[in-house]
Amino acid sequence: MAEPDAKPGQPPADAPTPEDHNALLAVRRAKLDALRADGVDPFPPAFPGVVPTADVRAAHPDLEAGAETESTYRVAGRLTQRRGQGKMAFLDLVDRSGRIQLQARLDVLGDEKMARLLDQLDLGDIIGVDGTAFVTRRGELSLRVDDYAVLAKALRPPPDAHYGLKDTETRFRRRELDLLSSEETRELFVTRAKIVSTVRRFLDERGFVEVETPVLQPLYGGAAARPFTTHFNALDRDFYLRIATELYLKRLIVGGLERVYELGKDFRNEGISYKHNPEFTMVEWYEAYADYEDMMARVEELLPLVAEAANYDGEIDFATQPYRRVGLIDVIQEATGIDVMAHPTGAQLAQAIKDAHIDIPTDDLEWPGLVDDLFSKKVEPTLIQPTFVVDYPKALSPFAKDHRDKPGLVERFEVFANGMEVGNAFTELNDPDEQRARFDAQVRLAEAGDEETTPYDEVFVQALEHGMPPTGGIGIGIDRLVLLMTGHKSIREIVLFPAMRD
RNA sequence: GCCCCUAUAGCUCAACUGGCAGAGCAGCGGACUCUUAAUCCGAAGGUUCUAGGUUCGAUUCCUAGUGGGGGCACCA
Repeated sequence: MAEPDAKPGQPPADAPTPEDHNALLAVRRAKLDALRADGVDPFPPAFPGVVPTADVRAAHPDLEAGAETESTYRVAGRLTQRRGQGKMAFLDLVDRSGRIQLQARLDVLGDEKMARLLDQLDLGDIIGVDGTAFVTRRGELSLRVDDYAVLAKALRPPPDAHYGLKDTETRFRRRELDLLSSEETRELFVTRAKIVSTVRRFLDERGFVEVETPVLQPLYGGAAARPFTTHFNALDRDFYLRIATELYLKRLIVGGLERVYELGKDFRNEGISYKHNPEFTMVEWYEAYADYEDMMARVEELLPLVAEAANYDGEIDFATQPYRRVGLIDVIQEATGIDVMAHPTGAQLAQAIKDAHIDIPTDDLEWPGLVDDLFSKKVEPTLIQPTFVVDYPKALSPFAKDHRDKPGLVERFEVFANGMEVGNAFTELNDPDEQRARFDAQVRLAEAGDEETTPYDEVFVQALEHGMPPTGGIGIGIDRLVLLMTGHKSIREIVLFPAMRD
């Protein structure tokens, strides 16, 4: 892409670029000037009373070919195709609800308006139309243009009407072009919105309070990840963009809100891949007097609703319940033959992995890392149908409560589908002394060189000292959920403007 | 951070072993009052991502850089 050089936030340098001389742009500029010379405002402020083109179709479901009506409609949208007939032309108008064919006739519009429509307007222009519904001889419901208005002149050509925009770089950098040329892309992001609103409605209907906690935090926490750092000038202090909402939300549970959720962006300063965007959307909710079993029940209730909202039609069965539940230790042993609890140190487990001839690197890894690797490389990809993997080793989970029956484990589950983690939940740790000990353990890991520990958060511990009821909590990655429900593989496809190098 | 692939007209893509860079669509001029990837005639349209190098000659080969894609590493 040869774009003019521009510093961020500043207009391009004023030197002419090759693009300035592009004949295609010059032609559109000339048409813009011609419109103005004719007294036509190419960018009028409004066009009231527009109805979706889908309404026109809905009102005339069964007209026969050649049928005429008296019904008039005001529609607006982008011109996408033109099939000229000299004194009569067909044009396609696309709005959010779909496409409708327009018929422009010299005998209806008269010389001036007909000429303006065909000569001064281009594909990509946005127009408003007052038209009369009829059905062509070939049977297509269309609007005969009685009058029209230029609503916005397009000074750059749209992507090819038939081939569309294929170049992935342009599709992601210039998502507006992807959207305007692809109904499929428009539908995808409408589906994403439906998924989000379904999650919100689900929680709202069950008495959860939607809250907003700080994105800019003096101390980050609630997950294992490197944060983005920024500087707060007024306080002359570095702040972090949140990596999770967990700790603030639990303080609200301490405060007595009992059921809270937050749906918003988290930021993790990590690599970009098909399943990771550095800023991503997460919903976390916390529920007093509940535990991780209750969270599983919530997930089993939510996923079918989301699948329905997204019109999911893939291989995964969200309806059949309960979902499979399997212990982390058990599922690793199933897949690899290794009982990780029987090899309680990093060295022992590394030896067991080598003895079993499993091809994952074991150098420089402590026990928790090895367990995580075994699971994520050997087990996770096999979890296609919805599965709760339950009861994690304590060392991997600084905010989860000790398992009521199984020593060394905590009450935690992650829910998987299509080989991908979708959510992570605990019976929340509410014993302040134990929480303090967990933080201390994290600090020791950090001192040993681990860059992704959770920093000690005394304010959070003191909040727990005021008493947090038994609480179940969960975080669900909205982007992962959208991938799952839409059948896409790459997070870049389902995020409007994915992170790109500048 | 490492490895592989990739960048050609507004869009989608060609170009053999190194020999004048092509097509479809869009755009431009023209014909056409029921087309729908409209059709027909005509004329245009290029810093082949950038900077070097090899060569009589580079879109093609080499080196470096930049963007993008994939993989690994990292990571949920």
